[in-house]
Amino acid sequence: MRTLTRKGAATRQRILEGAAALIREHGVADTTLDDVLAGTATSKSQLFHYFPGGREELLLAVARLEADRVLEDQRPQLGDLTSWPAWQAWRDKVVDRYRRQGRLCPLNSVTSHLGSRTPGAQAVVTELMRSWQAEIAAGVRHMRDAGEIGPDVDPDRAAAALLAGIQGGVLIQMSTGETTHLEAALDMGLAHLRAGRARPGRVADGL
Amino acid sequence: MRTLTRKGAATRQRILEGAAALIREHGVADTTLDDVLAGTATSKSQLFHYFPGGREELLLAVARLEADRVLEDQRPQLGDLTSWPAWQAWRDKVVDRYRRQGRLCPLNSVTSHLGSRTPGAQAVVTELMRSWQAEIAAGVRHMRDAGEIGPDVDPDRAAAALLAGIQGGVLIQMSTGETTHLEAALDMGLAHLRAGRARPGRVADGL
DNA sequence: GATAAAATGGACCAGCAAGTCCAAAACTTC
DNA sequence: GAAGTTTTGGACTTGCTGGTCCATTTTATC
Repeated sequence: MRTLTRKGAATRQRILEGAAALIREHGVADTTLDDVLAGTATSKSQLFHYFPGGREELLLAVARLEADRVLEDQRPQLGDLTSWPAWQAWRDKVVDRYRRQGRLCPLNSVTSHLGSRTPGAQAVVTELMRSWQAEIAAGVRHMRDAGEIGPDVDPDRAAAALLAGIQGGVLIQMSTGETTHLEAALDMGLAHLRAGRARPGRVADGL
Repeated sequence: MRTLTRKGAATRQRILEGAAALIREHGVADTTLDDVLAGTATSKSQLFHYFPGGREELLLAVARLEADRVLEDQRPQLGDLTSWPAWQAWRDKVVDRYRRQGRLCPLNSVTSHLGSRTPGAQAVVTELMRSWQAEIAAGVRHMRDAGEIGPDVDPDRAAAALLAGIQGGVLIQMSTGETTHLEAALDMGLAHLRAGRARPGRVADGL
C-alpha cells in the first residue's frame, strides 16, 4: 500500500467509522472483525489491506477517532472559558454529551480492551487528558488574570482536579446510568473556583 | 454440588484467589482459564465444578472479591471521618493504596471486560459506589453536625463529588501512571469541605 | 489502450480457549 | 468397611475469530 487512491481512502474511512459505530453500540468485546466487515460491506482483504496490523491497529485508530471526538464535542465552549456563564455553558455541554452517550464509553472500552500490551492506547488517552486539562487550565488562568479567581490558585492543579471529577463522574455513570456524580463533581469544582475569588489563601490550605 | 466439604471450599477459594491474583498482574484479557488452572494447581473439572457458570461466573466472583477489598483497604479510616486530621489520614491512605496498585485496576478491568451483557458486574460496581459514598457522606454529616462544615452542605452530593474525583483520579492514573490527579481531586474536595465551615451559603451557589 | 499499481472478493487456515465428559480417587457417614 | 457423595484428572470436542493468500477487477498513468 504505497499510495492511496481516493476510492481507497474512502474505503478505509468507511471501515474506520463503521467499526467505531459498532463499538459504540455493542462494545469492543462483542465486535468482531467479521461484524465490521458485514456492517461496512467490505471484505476481509480490504480490512487487512488498510489496517495491516489487523484488529489491534484498527482498534487503535478507533481510539484516536473517539479521543478526537471527545474534545470536539465540547467546542466551542471548552476553548472559551472566559466568564462564569461560559463555564456554566461548558459544564452543561459536558453533562449533556455524556448523558446522550449513555452507559457505554467507547474510549474506555477500547483502551481497557487493548490493555497494557499496546502502549499506543495509553498514549492516546494520556494525550487526550493532557490537552483537555491544558484547555481547562487556560480557562482558569484567564479567570485568575481577570481577578475572578484568587492568584494563589494553581491552574494546572485545579484543572487536574476538575478533570478527575469529570472522568470519575463518567465512569460511575457507566454502571449506574445516572449523571448525578458527574454533575456533582463539576458543580463542586466550579463552586470551589468561584469561592476562591474573594478569599485568597483559602484554596490551597488543604494541600 | 449440593454441599461443600472443607476440602472443596478450600479448593474453590484457592481458585478464586489465584484467579484474582493473575488478573491483578496480567489483566483479564490475558488471563485464560488454563492460566488459572496452572497457577492454582487445579484441573478443569474442578474449576467447572465450583463455578458451573464457567469463566463468567468466576470473573464475577473475582469482581466481588476486588470490590470488597477496595473498602477494606480504606479501613479503619473510612469509617471514622470525624475530624480534619482523620479526613487527611483517609486521604493519604487512599492515595497510598492506589499508588501501590499501579496502573492496573482489577475491578475496572473485570467489569469492563464482562461488559454490559452481564448485569451482575454493573451491580457489583454500583453497590460498591453506593456504600463507599454512604460512608463518605456519613463523615460529612458528622463534620456538619460538629459545626465544622456549613449546614447547607448536602452530604450526599458532596460525597458524590468527592467519590467521582477519586474514581477519575484512579482512572487517569491507569494511563499516566501518576497519582497527581487523584491527589488534586482529593485535596480540592477536602479544601472545599473545609472552606464551607466559615461561610454558610457558599457551597451551594454553583448549583 | 497498454501497463503497472491498487483495490477487492472470499475461500481457506490455524490456533486458542471455553466447555464437556467419564472414570478414578478421596472423603463422609453409618 | 461399605455405600454414597464429593472431588479430581485430563483427554477430547467444538466453535469462533483473527489472519493469510491468491485470483480477479478496477483504477491511474503514459
